[in-house]
Amino acid sequence: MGKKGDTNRQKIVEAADRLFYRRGYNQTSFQDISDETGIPRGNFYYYFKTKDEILDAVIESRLNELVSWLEHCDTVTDDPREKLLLFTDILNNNEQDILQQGCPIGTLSSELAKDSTFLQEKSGQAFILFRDWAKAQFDALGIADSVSLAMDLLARMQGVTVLACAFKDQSFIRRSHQELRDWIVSKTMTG
Amino acid sequence: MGKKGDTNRQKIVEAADRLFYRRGYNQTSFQDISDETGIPRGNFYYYFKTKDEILDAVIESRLNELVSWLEHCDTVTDDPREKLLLFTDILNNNEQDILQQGCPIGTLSSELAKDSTFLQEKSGQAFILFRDWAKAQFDALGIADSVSLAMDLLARMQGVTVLACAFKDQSFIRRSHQELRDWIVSKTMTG
DNA sequence: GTCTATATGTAGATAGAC
DNA sequence: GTCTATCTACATATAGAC
Repeated sequence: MGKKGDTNRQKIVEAADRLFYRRGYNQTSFQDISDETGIPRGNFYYYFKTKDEILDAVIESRLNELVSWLEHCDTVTDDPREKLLLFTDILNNNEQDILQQGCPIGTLSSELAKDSTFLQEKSGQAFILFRDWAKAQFDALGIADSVSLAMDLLARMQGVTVLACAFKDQSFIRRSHQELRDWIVSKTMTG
Repeated sequence: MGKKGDTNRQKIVEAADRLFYRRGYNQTSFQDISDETGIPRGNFYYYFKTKDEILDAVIESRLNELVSWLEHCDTVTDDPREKLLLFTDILNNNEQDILQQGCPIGTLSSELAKDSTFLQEKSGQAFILFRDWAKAQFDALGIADSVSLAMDLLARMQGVTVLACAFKDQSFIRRSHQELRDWIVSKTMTG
């Protein structure tokens, strides 16, 4: 693949990523992506055979970003508890996006649950990455039921985003963020 | 309105209700509703001017059902704690639907967050009804921070449905159901 | 009130010139 | 590799016969 080709492909994926989050997958048309990138619709088919393939590339890209983020967390601190707290900070760091569109992983998964089974499973990989990473932190602290705790943490985060977005309630995000931090501290108390 | 007219209108709303839940609002076509009801597409416009009006009627219908359900709960028991526990039982009573499509309120709200602002707000009325009802139960028990507790309860329920649906994990629903019951009992302990 | 035929727009996808 | 023109299918919506 040449450099220019990669750039155009990248531009399509990046625009699609944003649009799929803001408007949903089904509600985003090729025209929308074309308008955003300036690349004509017909050109998309040089890189992707179908719209699903664009989504596939978007999911792949999100998974890569997620892996990078998790790796980054591992360099910031060695304390597993601190790592878990960093995870909850996602709520604060993405407050506006969450209020307007919800969680990119959760909303995509919910949307795909209604039509595609294969791509829903693939988008769910992001949840699996988060869960296993969180589980690893609980394990590192020698805490029992680490998988359950990891699932509970993910579920709480999801619940907060869904409600915050439905109510457009910023203060609910902030309060919940603090409560999740307290919850993590209480669960990781070793003594 | 004549009887026959009401019946057809009702049939449209009921079919749309089911289809909007199973396939999403945007992914459901007039043809789908026509196939399900046997009523020709063109007839829809006798009752509804636009597709949005059908959605509006569906939301209205869901709100009415919800009010009936809340009123029903109030007749089952006088104990506010028991009422809150009945609320969590929704998870058990709708296990299969939740695993496959998630929460009808939550997924619709998330979907509408991406295109309609007005109808999202309207669909959010269901959350408000649940919240205020739950708040009333905490109030009746003389518990402080009743609004926050009600929001937390709703958020937890949502989080469980999103994760359970993403992972297709039945046991997670059941475990979470029990944990939510324990949480309610602990929060409503008076003494 | 009901239903058919059709208008009108736009979706995803293709063919082929450059 | 890039872009234009176009195809086919299907969406919502309308007009008007019955």
